[in-house]
Amino acid sequence: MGSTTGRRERLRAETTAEIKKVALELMASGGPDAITLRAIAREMGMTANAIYGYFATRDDLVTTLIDNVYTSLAGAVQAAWESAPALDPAARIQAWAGAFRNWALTNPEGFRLVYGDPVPGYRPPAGGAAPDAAHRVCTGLTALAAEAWPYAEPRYADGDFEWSDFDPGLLDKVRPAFPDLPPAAVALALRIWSHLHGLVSLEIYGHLRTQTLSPEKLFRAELTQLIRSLGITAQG
Amino acid sequence: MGSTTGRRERLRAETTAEIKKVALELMASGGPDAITLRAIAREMGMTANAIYGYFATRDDLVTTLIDNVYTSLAGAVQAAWESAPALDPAARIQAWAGAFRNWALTNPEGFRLVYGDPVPGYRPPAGGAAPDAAHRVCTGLTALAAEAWPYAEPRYADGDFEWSDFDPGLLDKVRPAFPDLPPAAVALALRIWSHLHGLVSLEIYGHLRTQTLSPEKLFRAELTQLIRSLGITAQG
DNA sequence: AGGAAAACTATACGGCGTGCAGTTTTCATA
DNA sequence: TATGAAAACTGCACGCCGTATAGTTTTCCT
Repeated sequence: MGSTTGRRERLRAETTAEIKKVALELMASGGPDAITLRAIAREMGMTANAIYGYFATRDDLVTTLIDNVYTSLAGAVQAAWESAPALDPAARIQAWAGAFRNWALTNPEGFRLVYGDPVPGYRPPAGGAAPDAAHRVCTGLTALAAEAWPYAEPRYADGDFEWSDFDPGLLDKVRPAFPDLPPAAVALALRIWSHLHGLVSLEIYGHLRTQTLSPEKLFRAELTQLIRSLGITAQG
Repeated sequence: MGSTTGRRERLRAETTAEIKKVALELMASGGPDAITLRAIAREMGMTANAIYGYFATRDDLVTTLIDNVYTSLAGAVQAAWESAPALDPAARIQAWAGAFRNWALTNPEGFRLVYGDPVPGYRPPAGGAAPDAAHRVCTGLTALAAEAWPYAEPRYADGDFEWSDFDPGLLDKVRPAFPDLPPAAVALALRIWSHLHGLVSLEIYGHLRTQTLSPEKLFRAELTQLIRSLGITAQG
């Protein structure tokens, strides 16, 4: 009885998963714009309208994809961070940042989906997994900042940041994990993030191509300088 | 005779200008996705196909708009730079960066058009005014870096950058203007740009909203830290 | 005045998201 | 096990889009 009840649900879950899988494949081969309900349905041998049984609207589907992709990014950088030696801030930063750039280069469409203007007219909803993943990313960076803070504090302790300057949802994740960290360190983490994001974003969108022929060298220089600017002297 | 010859050309130029104007208005009110030939034609009381007499394709029109908008951005930051005191690197940087962020906040759709993925399926062409404007932006930043270089050199002179690491078209503009500048300074300028771009891009696309409630404070902190990291001690 | 060229319209095709009505399949219950 | 509701799905339609082709009107040079 319970098994027959579960059958429809199982089929439903499988179909949902297939829709998402096909959508990601379409995105990988044709960019975010290739995510169309009709193309997905064509690929699956269905009618476009059948998808409305699983996602209320195309933007709903895109939101789900963003959530998935963003979560995968957050997992990738977190895994890189964890696999680096714990007491070596420079190595941690390099691992984290390298994983971020590698993920973006491996998955440029995913990067565009998450950080760009993924689909015509799409506007991100308020809640969902994406802000969560963003918080995970930022929390990971805060971990980097926390490990570097003993070195960096004298240089960054100024700046009149207060807890009220940050999103409460982010602080809920950050403050329990790093109780001793001041607001300035969270600001530092955000700024480190923006540095990495800026460079990778320019590279992914091709705006660096008209300037430099070796974005990787630029990225490495950025990391070197970042680590030095944090006052980290140990070798990673 | 010459005047009658010029008449059609004048009308043509006016129509071309109106198409661009209407397109920019549509973009300002409805985002880059609102730039559709049919909407423009509707607004102008024409048929959509009439536009094909002025632009070979929709992407051609978008390219022209990007060129215009990018050029306006380049002009805005350059004007800000020029209006700041010449011997005060900190003030110059603050003026330039502030103008960049202000332009982006005032004209977010333009920012998306220039730095994002402006229109479904659009791929930027190789040449045109956009790379020129990008070079102007980078040259402006190189001017900042050049003014700061006397302070910054000891910290940034390392990094094994060579002239071959950069785009020749960019160097053609940069090297004549700053003959004594080493490649490391150009790399520094690019990195400064990526910092500013990263922060502003996150803010424009709303990815900062899930983290901080005061992006401006973050931006100011970034500038303060940037100026300090360049070794500039004078007050601007 | 006449003819070429330019500007523009009309029509059509295929693609898109999506609403609505109808049909088939699935499954709990009487 | 027959039945009726709910779920899954199809078909059709509408209005949007870019754009190709063909035909029409306007403009200008000779």
